[in-house]
Amino acid sequence: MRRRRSTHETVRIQDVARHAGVSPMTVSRALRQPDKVSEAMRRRVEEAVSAIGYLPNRIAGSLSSSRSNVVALIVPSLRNSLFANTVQGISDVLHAAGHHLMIADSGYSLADEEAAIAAMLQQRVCALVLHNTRHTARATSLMKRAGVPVVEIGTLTPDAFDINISYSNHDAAKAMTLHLARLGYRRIGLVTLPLADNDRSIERRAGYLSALGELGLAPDPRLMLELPGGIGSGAEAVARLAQGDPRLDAIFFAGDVLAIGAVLECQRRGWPVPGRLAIASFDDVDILRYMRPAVTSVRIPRSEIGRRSAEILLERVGGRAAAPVTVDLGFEIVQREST
Amino acid sequence: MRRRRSTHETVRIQDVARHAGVSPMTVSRALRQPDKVSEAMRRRVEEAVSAIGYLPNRIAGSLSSSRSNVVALIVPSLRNSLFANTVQGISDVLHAAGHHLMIADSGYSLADEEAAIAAMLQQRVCALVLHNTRHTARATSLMKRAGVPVVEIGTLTPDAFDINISYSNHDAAKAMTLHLARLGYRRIGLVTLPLADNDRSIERRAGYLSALGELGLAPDPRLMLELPGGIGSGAEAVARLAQGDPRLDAIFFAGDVLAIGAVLECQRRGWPVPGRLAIASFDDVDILRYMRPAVTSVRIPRSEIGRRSAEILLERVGGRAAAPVTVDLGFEIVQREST
DNA sequence: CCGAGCTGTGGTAACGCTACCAGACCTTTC
DNA sequence: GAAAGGTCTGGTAGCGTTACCACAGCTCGG
Repeated sequence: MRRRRSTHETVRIQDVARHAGVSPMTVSRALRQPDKVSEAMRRRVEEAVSAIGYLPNRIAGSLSSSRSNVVALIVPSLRNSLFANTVQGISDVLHAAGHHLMIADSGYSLADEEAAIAAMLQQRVCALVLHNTRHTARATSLMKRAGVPVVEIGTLTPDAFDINISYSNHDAAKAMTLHLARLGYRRIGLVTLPLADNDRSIERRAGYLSALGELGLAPDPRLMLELPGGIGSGAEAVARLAQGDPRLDAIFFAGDVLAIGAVLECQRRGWPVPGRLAIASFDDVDILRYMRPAVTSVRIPRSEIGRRSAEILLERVGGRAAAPVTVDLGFEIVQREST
Repeated sequence: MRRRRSTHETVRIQDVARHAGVSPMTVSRALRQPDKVSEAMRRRVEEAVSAIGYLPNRIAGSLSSSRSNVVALIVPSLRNSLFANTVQGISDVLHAAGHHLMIADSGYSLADEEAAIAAMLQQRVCALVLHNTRHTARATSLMKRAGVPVVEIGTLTPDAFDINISYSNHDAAKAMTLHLARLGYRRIGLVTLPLADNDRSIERRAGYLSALGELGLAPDPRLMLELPGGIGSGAEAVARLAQGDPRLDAIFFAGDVLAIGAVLECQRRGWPVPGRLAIASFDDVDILRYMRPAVTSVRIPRSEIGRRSAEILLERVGGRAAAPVTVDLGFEIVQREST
């Protein structure tokens, strides 16, 4: 039977074979395992390939070999530039190994994450990288059944599904809170992103509370705020927290670019930072170092997380050991002028 | 012949068919064209699917139907958050249509872009989105032969390959330069990202020069700088340009976050902005609006570019008209305190 | 100088799905 | 009441590649 849906006639491996006067099998080998064919053959095939402009069909290859060279990455949002470093790290390593990256976002929703996981598994990706560590039951079951390696990178968790490469959001937030206390601040506010479906935010708040407990300070709801990301939110947080408790002496912004907005808001109000209010941030984005005052922050090895994830995945896909792995890449408190 | 490479036995459409007591063809139809089967059949198949946990294999589907639901996107860098909005825009629209996104970066190199294009075409993506408008000869030939729709989104160009959805970098840079002149500035510096392999930077400089010509101002090499992106570069630019020409009264930063660094550097030096030096930026990132002084900028419809690209691609993939298309989504000068 | 052990090549049968056609069954029409 | 048409289902033959085996030709040791 003949069927032709496209007007473009594709060049198949069969065509290369005919042109070179060999079998398709030999062409396939010459391209994928050059050391398995004679030198002369390799050259002959290469010439035929470029003569007729052959581009191997990886769809067919994947189907036949049951091996894919595509890794799926699912992040809460593509807009967030924090993930950008991780994405670049993953991409760099994958690219060097001849693999590719398929990206989807879950929009900070577990239901959407489940849908994305299902979609990616339908594409038969060879591995999954997830930013979340919480998943719906069906998502977990899907992944289990698919049997592909899964890396979770958003935070360290004791209940990792398979491979877990990250840092502890809990410990990082706790460390920063303790750091602020050590500097003498006592009324420390906390601003997080929305907690719903977001294990990182939840962990960070837990870390903050744990630090307060250790310090013998009572948590105060008036000092804790949950706001969507964005610079505007940072400004808003300053207003609301300061009004809620006039003795407020520091705010720890545990997410996104909130702290930037806060510093700018203080400038606008003429409040000296840290004289009137100390400000600390999470995720050491470039600009914090350049601001005036330069902003204290927790530095997360975003890029390294991406690179290591890809490396470990590639090992797994390559058929190496299949034991669960946890890698703690740590964090670092960067003390600057704002605290 | 039996072959089993994975230890995970996959569930095939055949299994669903057996379980539901129908033919594989009917299962296939029930899943993809529910209106082509009876209501009772649809339900029966759905039950079988969830009973045995069937996840369609899109690899096999694509091979069989010669149709892919994956779109490739190639950007210069994944790190740059400017692209993030575009990526999100594309992703949103594709997702709603059941398509997926494969992403690669060219590292600002035409050679790498060519390699990425080849790799994506091997994956038999159904369409290509490129940020560049310049390509190697082989890249162009590859795309021509592949016959898939291609959208270029980096800038408007008269030599678009196929579909071109963007804004004019030339006109935007020219407009901002004229705007600065209209405000009274006469010694206007220009800072761009490296010009090599970067058509956007080249266009922006051309636009700047064109504006100077129209104004009867002579271009001065001491006023033009080419720097890598980053906040640090912005600070460096202030130092170098001011030293090169003490009469410098404005700088147009035609790329990235350079302007932010410049404003912060002026704060550090105690230079009033715009009193001592006016500063204008390209790409209206959130923070510019919140800075003190708020920074004048060119606003580019990044997200809209992504959305429209995806929409037009989907139309094409769906089999609609195949005429080259150009869409100018324009830009906007946002005047603020810094100029 | 013959069989064992390489190396290099080719033939065949999948991989899991869908396009296409055929045909069973039911409704409509004159 | 039979032909014409519609709706629904199934069988067959690929899609373009690769895994597996077979085997030809050659080298080498006893």
